[in-house]
Order: sequence, then C-alpha cells, then structure tokens
Amino acid sequence: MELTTAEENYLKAIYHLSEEGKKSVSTNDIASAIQTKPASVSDMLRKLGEKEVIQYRKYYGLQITPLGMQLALQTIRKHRLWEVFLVDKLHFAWDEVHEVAEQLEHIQSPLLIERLDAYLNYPKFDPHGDPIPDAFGDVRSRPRIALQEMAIDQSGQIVAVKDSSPAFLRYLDKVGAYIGARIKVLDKVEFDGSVEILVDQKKNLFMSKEVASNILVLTT
Amino acid sequence: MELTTAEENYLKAIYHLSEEGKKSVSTNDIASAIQTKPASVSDMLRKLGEKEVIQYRKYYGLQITPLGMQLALQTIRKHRLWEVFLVDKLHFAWDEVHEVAEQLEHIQSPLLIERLDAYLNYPKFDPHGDPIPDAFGDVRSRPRIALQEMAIDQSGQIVAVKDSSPAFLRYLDKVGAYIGARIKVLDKVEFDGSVEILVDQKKNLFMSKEVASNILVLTT
DNA sequence: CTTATTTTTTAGAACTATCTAATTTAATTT
DNA sequence: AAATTAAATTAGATAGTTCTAAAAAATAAG
Repeated sequence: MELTTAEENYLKAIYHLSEEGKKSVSTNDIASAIQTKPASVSDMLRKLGEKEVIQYRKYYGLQITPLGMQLALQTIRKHRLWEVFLVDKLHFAWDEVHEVAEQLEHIQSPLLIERLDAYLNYPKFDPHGDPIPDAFGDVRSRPRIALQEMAIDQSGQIVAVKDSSPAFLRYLDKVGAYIGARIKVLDKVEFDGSVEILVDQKKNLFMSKEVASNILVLTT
Repeated sequence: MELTTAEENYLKAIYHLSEEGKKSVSTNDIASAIQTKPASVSDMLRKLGEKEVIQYRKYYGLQITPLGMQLALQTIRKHRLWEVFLVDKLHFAWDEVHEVAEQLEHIQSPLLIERLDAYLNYPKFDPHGDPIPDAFGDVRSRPRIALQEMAIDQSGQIVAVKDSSPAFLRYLDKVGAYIGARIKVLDKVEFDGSVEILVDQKKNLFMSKEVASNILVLTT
C-alpha cells in the first residue's frame, strides 16, 4: 500500500494533532495545520478512509488506524533523520532545516533510510529534541516538562521546543538557549509568569511566560 | 521560472539525447527514453516551448534554448552530486544509485546543493565517471575514447561507461572493471572485435566488442 | 425546542499529467 | 507525382489535487 506525497502530509498532520492531546481532530484543525481549505480536507479524509489509514465517519470524526500510525511514524522517522543529517553533516542552522526535510521525507527508498540512519550513528533525537522512531515505529520519548512549569532552583537540560517556527528558533539561538543547554531556574515572577534562568552555569537570561512555556526541559 | 518534476525530467532527457550527437531529437526518441507515449511527449513539448526552455516547431523539431540548457545542467548537477553522496558516504553500490538520485535531484533548495557540494569536497565526476557541472553550469569533461577503439599496448584509466544499466554495472563489478581501474590493451581479435586487457597490472580480462565499446577510457 | 451559528461535506470547476484512439503532416516508395 | 508508410499531433477520457460556492449536519443560543 502506497501513499502519495499529499496523503503522507495529511496523515502526518493528523498524527501530530492527535499527539497534542486533542480528544478528536477536526477538519478545521487539519485545514489550518496544513494550510488548505476544509473542503480539501474532507475530500482527503474520504480517501484516507478508503485506504484504511484512518477510520472515518463523516460529520463525526476520525481515528488513526494501527496501519496509519505505522505509516505516519515512518514519515516522521524520515523527516527527523534528514534533519539530523542537515544539521550534523551539512551544518544547517536548526531553523533552516524544516522546509528541506519536508521535501526529503517523501523520497521512497528503504535502503536509503537504513543507510542514512547508520551513517548518522542511529540518532535517537532530532535537532529540535524530538524523538526519532526506529524502523519498527517505536519511539522512546524522555519525560519532560515546560520550562515555565519548573520550580525555583530546579535544574535540567533543554531537550525540545514546542513551537519550532524559524522566528522562535532564531530567537533561542541568539540568546544561547540551544537544545542540550543545561539550565537552572533562578527566579520566577508570579505577576507575569516570566522566569530567570542560568544557562550553562554562566549566562543569566530572562524569559517571558510565552517563551518559557515553549521550551521543554528534561529535569535532573 | 519554475519547472515541475515532470518538466525537469523531460528537459533532462532532451538534453541527454542532444548530447548523444543526434542532429535532432525526435518525439519517439524522447518517448522511449522517458518510458512514456509519443502523445504525452507532444503535449509536454508544447508546454516546454511556452516556458521557452526549448524552441519548438511542431512536426519539425526542437532545440534547447540557453535557458533550458542552464536548467537541464542544474538538474544533472544535482543528480550527480547525490550519486557521489550515496556511493561515497552511504556506501551504495554504483548500480544502486540511479533510482534514488532520480528522486533526490528534484529537491528544491539551492542552499542544500551548495552545502552538499562542499561536504563532498567539490567532486568533478560522479561514480560513473560523468562530469558534474558547476554552479554556473560549466562542465569540464576529460577527453576519452571507447576501450574498443584503443590500440594494442595502449594504457589508460576507466573513467566512465556509456550504458549504465544495473545489469551492465553489476557485470563490470564482478569482473573488476571499476571506474578508476588502470588498464592496458594486451590484444585485439580482428575477427569478432573482442579485446584482452590487463587490469591493475595483475588481472587478465577478455571482453566482447559489445562490452568494450561501452567502456570509456582516459588514455595515458 | 426552534432558530441561529458553526462545522463539515458535496458539487462543480481548474490544473497537471497521462493514456488510447483518431487525425494530420511528413517522409518513402513505386 | 500519387500512394503508402511512418511519425507526430490533437481529441477526448481518466486520475490526482485543490479551490469557491452551496448545501447539509451538528452544535449553541434564546
């Protein structure tokens, strides 16, 4: 069973929206995630239902099937492996990789992905800290919380971001809050929810609530 | 001006057919090169004409424009750089790369190709010995002749193959006639056009006229 | 429990790419 | 030069993807 590029993109979006804790994924959600119109989404849902990668009842909702889950994870695996390649080997900045990885993830060649994985030394996380599913679709994700939810004096390591828009990523790069940075919460301002942190034991940094809630930390 | 994947493939095929010394490229030639029907070719030629990458007069013939040449060379550049990557870095066999490179060549990202080129150390030739155009479309090809046309006792280095079908490439691998191998013509049989060569100063090899005429040698 | 609003789906059109079948043009042959 | 053959093109159909506009269903409000 093969999916077209468009189908893969829809399925991936559905998977991501499902993961975000939403009880059910709406047509409008998908439309805005994928930058298209609800009418196009309805059409595609019908097709994805026929291909049995989702279970679909119109006007009611949808659910990914185990088959769909498997396929979505394979696409995500490819996307994230390519991101590692672009950053580690071709020295792309982590805010430049998404677009290109969106294209590369649709290349069809199991051998290519197998070899790429080996070449990159079987990475478990992509440059944004998101876990890379293995060839069977298994994901080992680390437990992590938003920086905003940490207590004063708590320490940890930045492992991922929720918002990975280029603007946000560039901001983080500028202030030195990269993936892997070790941080400690020095102070929290109740009034506006902002936090003050110490980065790599040397740099003090103030962050708004908006920023802090988009940074995920593996606490130690 | 942007070309679709299909348009890029047609243009590339036209370029290759033009290079093969043909005075003019026929609709049927293109159809069989690209594994499609002449009707589809006619349709596409009209479109490529409108986009001014070829000059097209129906029932008469076509010619690539300077713009078309530029675009074709960029696609070929991308294809060959990816082939180098697959062989040098991911350890693909040289007969496994074509299909995958056919997909990878359509990825749109000037930055990606620039970085890939640097990462591979600005290679001038692909794994089949074909020259890689530079970012401006310039090609430096080495003068070379078919093994079949070499004289007895003449030496050289295998630099390319004319036929790059997997079957032929596998055969060459098996007998040890890889790109880069240094060879010397020991004998030629007038009767059937077959040749006997010495490979890397140690291995004797008999080759039919058919095989020898598909191997290109840089003579020394 | 109707009415209004929002969400979702269908209908119909446009665009890309491809095919088969039929037609037109060009080239060959006698 | 007319007739035959070969090559190339057009016509019409199909399949995939997307859009706008209209209709249908579900949800919210009075």
